[in-house]
Amino acid sequence: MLAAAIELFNRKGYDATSIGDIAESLGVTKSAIYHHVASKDQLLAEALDEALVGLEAAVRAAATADGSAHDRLRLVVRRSVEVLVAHQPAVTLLLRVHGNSETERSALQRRRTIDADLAGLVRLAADEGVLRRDLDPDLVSRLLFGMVNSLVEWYRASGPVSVDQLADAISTLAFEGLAAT
Amino acid sequence: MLAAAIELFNRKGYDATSIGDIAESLGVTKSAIYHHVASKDQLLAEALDEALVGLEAAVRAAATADGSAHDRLRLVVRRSVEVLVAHQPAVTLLLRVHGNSETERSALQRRRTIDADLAGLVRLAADEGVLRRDLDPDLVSRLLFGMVNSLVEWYRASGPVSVDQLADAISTLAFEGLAAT
DNA sequence: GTCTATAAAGCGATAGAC
DNA sequence: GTCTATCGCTTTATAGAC
Repeated sequence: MLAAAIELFNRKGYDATSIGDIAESLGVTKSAIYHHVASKDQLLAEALDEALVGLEAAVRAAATADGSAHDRLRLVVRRSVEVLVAHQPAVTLLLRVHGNSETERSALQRRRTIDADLAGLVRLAADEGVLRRDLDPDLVSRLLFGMVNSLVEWYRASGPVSVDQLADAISTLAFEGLAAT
Repeated sequence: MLAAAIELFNRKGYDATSIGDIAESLGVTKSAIYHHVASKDQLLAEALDEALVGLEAAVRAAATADGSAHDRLRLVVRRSVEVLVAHQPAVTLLLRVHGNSETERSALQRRRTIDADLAGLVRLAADEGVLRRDLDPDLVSRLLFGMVNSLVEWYRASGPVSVDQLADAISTLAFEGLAAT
């Protein structure tokens, strides 16, 4: 039921999706839905939590890993791509949330903490001297994870590009650049 | 009135924004809105058209410019950033549209044409041999313009980063990469 | 656990006065 | 060009039967 709700929230938007739509997609009536969840908002909250738990784990794994900040930055990019693909519907929903309710604001707050941790890791890698010095770390963090997050809008796990190939391409583009060597 | 509508559509979402919300933000009643536009959908259509006209012009300028495909690719990245900032509210709305009505599907079709033109330009630059050969041009196009488009979620023209600095940072990151030389 | 029926509220849009 | 008032419809959510 949660999967059906997330799919509809992503396809039509949260507000444009009615409980009746979710019920219809499952072949039941609205009342059957309300037997399992207290409100439409609770369905959103559970979906956002799934995405946040995954992303928080990816950042924590990179923060506690051995190696240089540079290595850990490359690791968190890869782990983020993996979480994004493994929980694509939930993460897509999270990235489209804009603080329109208490549930959404709470999710946004957790997301801001993740973003701050990511920016901190970029700053550490820059301090190691392994990243070019003419780019502001905070700006780099926004662009880098903006690129990663944009995956949700087009990537399909069933398509021709594997998750590994995808993570490799993003790492190559971001760290080595497009220019031929 | 269009500006007020776009601002609310972006902040609360199109479906969560009522004509009453727009009227209230302008200090008038719903009926006053309907004197100027036939429907809520028409407000959306006008906003999406503003964004599409700007982006189409950016792509056309790069397509008809002199120079190598590589130079024209760098130009279209810059022009896209400029349009995105100059028409940020309208472009933000465009990037959040998902084909939920005939108006949205029509806008998505125009956007797909723009994306195809951008991918074609990346392919031309790759054929020139100036881009590395181990990355698929279509994948590069999605990642590159995914990064550019992600600007709408955080960039503020009133902030510390100028449009020129922003376009420079994106070009540097994308073409030369993050790694120190 | 699912159903029918319905309450209570909000929505887009229109009619008609000023 | 803006107002009040209202129509017709959809929405979230609940009550109570099976």
